[in-house]
Amino acid sequence: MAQSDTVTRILDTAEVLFAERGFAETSLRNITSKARVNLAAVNYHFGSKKALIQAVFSRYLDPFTQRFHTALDELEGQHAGRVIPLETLLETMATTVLAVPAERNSLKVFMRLLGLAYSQAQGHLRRYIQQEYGDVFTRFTELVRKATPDLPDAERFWRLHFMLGTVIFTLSGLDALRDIAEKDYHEQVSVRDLVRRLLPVVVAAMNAPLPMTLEEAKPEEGKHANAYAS
Amino acid sequence: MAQSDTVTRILDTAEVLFAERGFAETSLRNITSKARVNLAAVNYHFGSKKALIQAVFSRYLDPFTQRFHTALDELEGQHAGRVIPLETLLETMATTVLAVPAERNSLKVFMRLLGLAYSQAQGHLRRYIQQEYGDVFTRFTELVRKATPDLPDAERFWRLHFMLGTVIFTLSGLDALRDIAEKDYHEQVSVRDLVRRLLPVVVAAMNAPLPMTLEEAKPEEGKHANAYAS
DNA sequence: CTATGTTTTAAACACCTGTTTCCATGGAGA
DNA sequence: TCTCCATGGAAACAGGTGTTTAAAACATAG
Repeated sequence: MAQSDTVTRILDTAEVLFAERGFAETSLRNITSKARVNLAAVNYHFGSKKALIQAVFSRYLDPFTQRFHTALDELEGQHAGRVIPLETLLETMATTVLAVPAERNSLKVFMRLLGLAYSQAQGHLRRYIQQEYGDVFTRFTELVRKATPDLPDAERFWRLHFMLGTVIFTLSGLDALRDIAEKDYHEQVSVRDLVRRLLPVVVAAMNAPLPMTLEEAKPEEGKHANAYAS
Repeated sequence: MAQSDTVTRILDTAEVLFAERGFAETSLRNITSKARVNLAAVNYHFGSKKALIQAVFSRYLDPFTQRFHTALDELEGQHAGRVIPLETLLETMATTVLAVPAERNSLKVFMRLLGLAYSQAQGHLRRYIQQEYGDVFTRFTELVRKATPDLPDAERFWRLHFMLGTVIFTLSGLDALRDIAEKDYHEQVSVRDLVRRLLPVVVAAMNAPLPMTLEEAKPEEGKHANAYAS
């Protein structure tokens, strides 16, 4: 047992606490006391708090990127050079995302962490992710590019991040939203249910007509007439 | 000068620093030293750091709700009972949102706080906002309901929050996204620019086709069935 | 069993946090 | 002029932070 359960106990506890309260608001003493582990264990096994945060991320992203790569392999094999439809791409991604956390409540945690990584201003975490796991994302966006040939590159970039925001916000704030939804509509929603609802919305958002250019916007409020549609 | 400029200097500085680094990462000493104000001034004028955060929040939200109400008044006057198109509603909201911060970067702060309010697990911040400023939101969603009569209530609820996620994520993580965008596309984007890009996407997302019901989805993916449909 | 390297432990480190205290200041009202 | 009272300011407070130290406990190989 070289990799004693101390390490995994720290990771398990840290990921829950980080997601609940954020990185800065979670102290090492919070983590180690809840994990029933000595305080120094974090610095001994991980080196620093920053490294611990990255380790928590890796534990999610490593399996995810692996699965996602093979899923894309399969997809490319099936379509043999032909363009893969956007909806298929998104569906594959959703399936892969859902496949990783499996039994734990970790999807929420992961999304929360991802959201935190993006809103961290100095962004060392974001850069780490981009640098470490940028390949799958690049591969995916390249496929999306082929699936949406009429979209300018910059526009596609922003729309992909709009949708990233949708997913991260929805899944990371799931409890809060579920609270409101159940109170107002007496409806119980599962994560799978939400993903089912998300898919057509995201597809439609990606295929939305292009925005007015600034020149077009000038002459009063002409309807947004632009010749791109699904 | 009962309300000396000490108060506004603190608010101005706090709002900038909060936006740059987040709330937990910004200390009172950061704020007071940059504002050239005594450390104790924050606790003297606001009572606590938490109260300062709420004050920053109110300074944005109070004028916003006020303007938004009058903007909706105008809109309802113009349309005299007829249904207001969804795009017009969203455009009005966007305009109002952009009108408040004017030159300051307080929009980012506001969005970040809003995101925090939703992602806070226990959600007392969310309830505070909903309780304090829920009226405008209720009024707005009612108008959206009239503008999208074919959408089931629950579906509209979720889609509105999907779009809330898009906006919050994009605008609160603006710096991070701008970083990536400028590096990859050498394109400099302003907030106005982003909103222009957001509008057609949000409209399309709201008008997306309804998702498959679980029965329709079954043939292929009949596992983990969860017995709730729209 | 001894020696070796790894892991755990408690304590201390130096620093930063939000908040409070106590006193000085300065202007308004009587 | 004297009092009053809201503000400004320096210092201290109690407690929390990540990290490091050095000794102890443990496991494993010779």
